[in-house]
Amino acid sequence: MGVVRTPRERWVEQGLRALATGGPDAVRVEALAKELGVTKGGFYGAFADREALLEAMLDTWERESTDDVLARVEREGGDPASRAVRAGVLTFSSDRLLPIDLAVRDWARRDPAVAGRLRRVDDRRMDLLREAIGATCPDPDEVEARSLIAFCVAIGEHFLAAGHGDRTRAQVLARAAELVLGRAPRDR
Amino acid sequence: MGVVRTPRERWVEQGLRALATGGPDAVRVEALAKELGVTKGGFYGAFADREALLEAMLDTWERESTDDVLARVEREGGDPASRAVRAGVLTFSSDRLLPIDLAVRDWARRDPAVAGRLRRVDDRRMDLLREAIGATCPDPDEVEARSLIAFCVAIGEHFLAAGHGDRTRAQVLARAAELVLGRAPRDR
DNA sequence: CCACTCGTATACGGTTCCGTACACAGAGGC
DNA sequence: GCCTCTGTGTACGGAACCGTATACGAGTGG
Repeated sequence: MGVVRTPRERWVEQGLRALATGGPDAVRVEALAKELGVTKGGFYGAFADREALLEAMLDTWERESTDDVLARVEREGGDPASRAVRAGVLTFSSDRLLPIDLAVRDWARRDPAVAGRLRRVDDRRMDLLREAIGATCPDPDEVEARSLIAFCVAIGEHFLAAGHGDRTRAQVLARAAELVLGRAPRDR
Repeated sequence: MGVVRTPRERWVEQGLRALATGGPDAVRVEALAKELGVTKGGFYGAFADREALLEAMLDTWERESTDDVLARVEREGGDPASRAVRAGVLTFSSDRLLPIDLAVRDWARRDPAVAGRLRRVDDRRMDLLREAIGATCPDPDEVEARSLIAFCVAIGEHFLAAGHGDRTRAQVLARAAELVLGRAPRDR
């Protein structure tokens, strides 16, 4: 077979970059081609149409956000709380994954299929949180409530524009983490 | 002067509807005209261009989200906590304002001018939260942290797809509100 | 060295937009 | 009734895209 010059993967990669910075509407075949330094000529050999690219993008996002992250977390081990924090850091402190995640969240509000994928991803993340918080909190209802709060703060923080006077966002977040997760500020 | 047939306001209204359901990219002059049952002929008499419509839309959103809501809240009175809750209900339980708010939040991630407007709006909302939570919590750092958490939950909840097993989202949120705001579940 | 494969460039038809130009019609004011 | 003002319909030029068709060209396997 001939050498693969612009494989599916590169289109997906560039598509995710466009999604992260401009939302789903910014994922345009001709624009991606220009960014990759080629024309759209070869695109339709790798994908049936634009929709197929969006599907493939969501596939890799879903895998990277769940399997890949969880595999790293499990490999590194630790108690439930530090595993959950590690997973959060891996996805929400990633210059790559975070903007994609936020874009997918907004996308999911309009596209039921995307909402279904996001639901699968979020359910696995919530499991981690339940496990972490459940290790120190006996009341299952409170575990669920605290997990929801923690998740909402991790996400909502990026959609909030308010300032905090003299304090930095990071400082306020550190205090918030103490309140939600339990006692001591574990790390970062 | 002649009777106003399709005034600026109607274009703005329809534009906000499009923004709420499809994001800024869905605000298209010709599409709005079709939805209004006219052609775009008269649009460019009321607005210089599409950008001017977007500005006008943000103007009314900002006014409705702050002045209008706060005016109603102040008129109805009550203690700081119930005023904050009332303001939250007025904006985040509104079929009209909520979807626009969420769309603006995602928009703000890409457009600095929109981010500036959102910052002004969110700052005023945070002031309400600080006042409400400060009434029962003495530590200013904790007040700031709890206010941030409350705001993040109010917003983030709508960007979260996870389920809660047997519980409903409303049940978990009720418990979360108790945890964040203090003790008793005040209302709704 | 000759097919054959596979990504590529180029060209084309169709659609959806934006913004402009211009002529038309109907509701006041006089 | 006449004039003007203003929102409207229609038409046009240009741009950005999608998806298809087709020919080129550089590797690869025989």
